[in-house]
Amino acid sequence: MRQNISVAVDAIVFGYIENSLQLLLIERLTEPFQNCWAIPGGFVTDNESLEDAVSRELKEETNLDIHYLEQLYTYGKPDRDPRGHVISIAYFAIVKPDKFEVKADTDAKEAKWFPINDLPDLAFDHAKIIADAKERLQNKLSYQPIGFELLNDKFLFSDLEKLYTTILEKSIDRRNFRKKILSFNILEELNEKVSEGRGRPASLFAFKREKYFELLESGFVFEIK
Amino acid sequence: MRQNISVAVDAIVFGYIENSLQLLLIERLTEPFQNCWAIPGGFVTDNESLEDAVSRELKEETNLDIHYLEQLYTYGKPDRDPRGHVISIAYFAIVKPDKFEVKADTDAKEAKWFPINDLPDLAFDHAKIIADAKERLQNKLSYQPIGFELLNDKFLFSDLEKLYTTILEKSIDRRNFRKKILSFNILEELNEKVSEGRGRPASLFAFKREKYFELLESGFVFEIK
DNA sequence: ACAAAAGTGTTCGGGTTACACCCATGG
DNA sequence: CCATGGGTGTAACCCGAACACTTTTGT
Repeated sequence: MRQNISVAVDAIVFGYIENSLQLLLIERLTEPFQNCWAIPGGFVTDNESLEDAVSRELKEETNLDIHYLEQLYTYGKPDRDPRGHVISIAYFAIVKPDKFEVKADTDAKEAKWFPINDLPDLAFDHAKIIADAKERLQNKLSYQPIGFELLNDKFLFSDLEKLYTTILEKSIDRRNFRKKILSFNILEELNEKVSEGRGRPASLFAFKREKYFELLESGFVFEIK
Repeated sequence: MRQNISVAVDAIVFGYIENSLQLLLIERLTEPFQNCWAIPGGFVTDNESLEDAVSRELKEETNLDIHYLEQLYTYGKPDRDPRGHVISIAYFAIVKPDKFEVKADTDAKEAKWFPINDLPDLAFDHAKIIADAKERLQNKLSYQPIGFELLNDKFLFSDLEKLYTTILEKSIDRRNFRKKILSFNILEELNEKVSEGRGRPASLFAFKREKYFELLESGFVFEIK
């Protein structure tokens, strides 16, 4: 068996900052698609697991701390890469706002955050991959407490609310939303208030991850319509 | 870039017959795992898309007509295949009962249906892959009209009901289930009755696929709790 | 005192759930 | 006439949706 197929991984890295969903892209230094923006990724090394390959590439290219990672989809059309038959396993990743700085990268490519609704032209089939990832994120918000991964450990209820309205691109009722989320009993209200310039100071909340997993065991279903 | 990684596809093929969920397996003739049962699959050919590879392998090994196919997950642990680093893109497939006969296969391996709850020992990490596929099927039943893909084009309401109870492994209320499904308006009641030995004859139904897609466009959501 | 954001309770309606009897046929 | 599976309606309850005013702070 001698295949002429290469295996790559790519990561769609989401971040949420200043009430805006951002995507991490790198600028390509070499052909093909030189000077084009692309999602970070690279070839898998022999005897390396796919997850390890993603982590390694992200480390090399962006030096970011990833807080959430899951497999998205595998793209394998033979013509998706002009260099030959390259299949790519795409991963869906999230970075917390307080780890946002893109540090010096050893591969010397430029890495930069872009608002999801204002992306540059993209290399390969990356526009399609990003569209798939965005859809996945929107779906996951409804049936998995993944919004908390996009926020810092301590957050305001209004942050969570804005996150949902921003990413789902629709308005929600503040009272019903708060009631629903609080009824799940997966948030802890901290004894800390934050005053954001003007307006009444607000409570900080934290996601009780262990409590969530405990509830999952007993049949709990997270769902926000 | 010279990788020593091979790319394979595997298909988890589900069928539903005699009120039982079945899985198609093939017997391996060669090492590794000689004489073990495994899910059908094989290596991807250069310049062949992943879907084409699945179709080709299924044709070669089982000669079955596939009615539904979607990508499941990609398995890439370096030690999952004793021959070396093989990543496998697993697909989730469904065969209709009236296409059930496993015809003569050109690869001369034996292909056979097994009840999902009575599987033989399996090669590689196939037990895990099958578990993932079963979970996917169970989830999909709730939010996608995929049960109809497992039945013949004409089916009894009781068939559909038994399918749900069998696969979800829980009982459902017959009246509420019927009301719910009929309210979707995606079934056509045919003017044909079937008498199954004893008991009152029952109506045949058909899934109105076009109507379903039409409804989808206008925001319809299929959901069975 | 006014602007800005946080926090909170009630009502209404629709959908889900629970539940039991009659019907049509074959043996 | 009896066994078997098919077919049907209603009432209670719960949850989601709609909706507006008060509180606390900074300026």
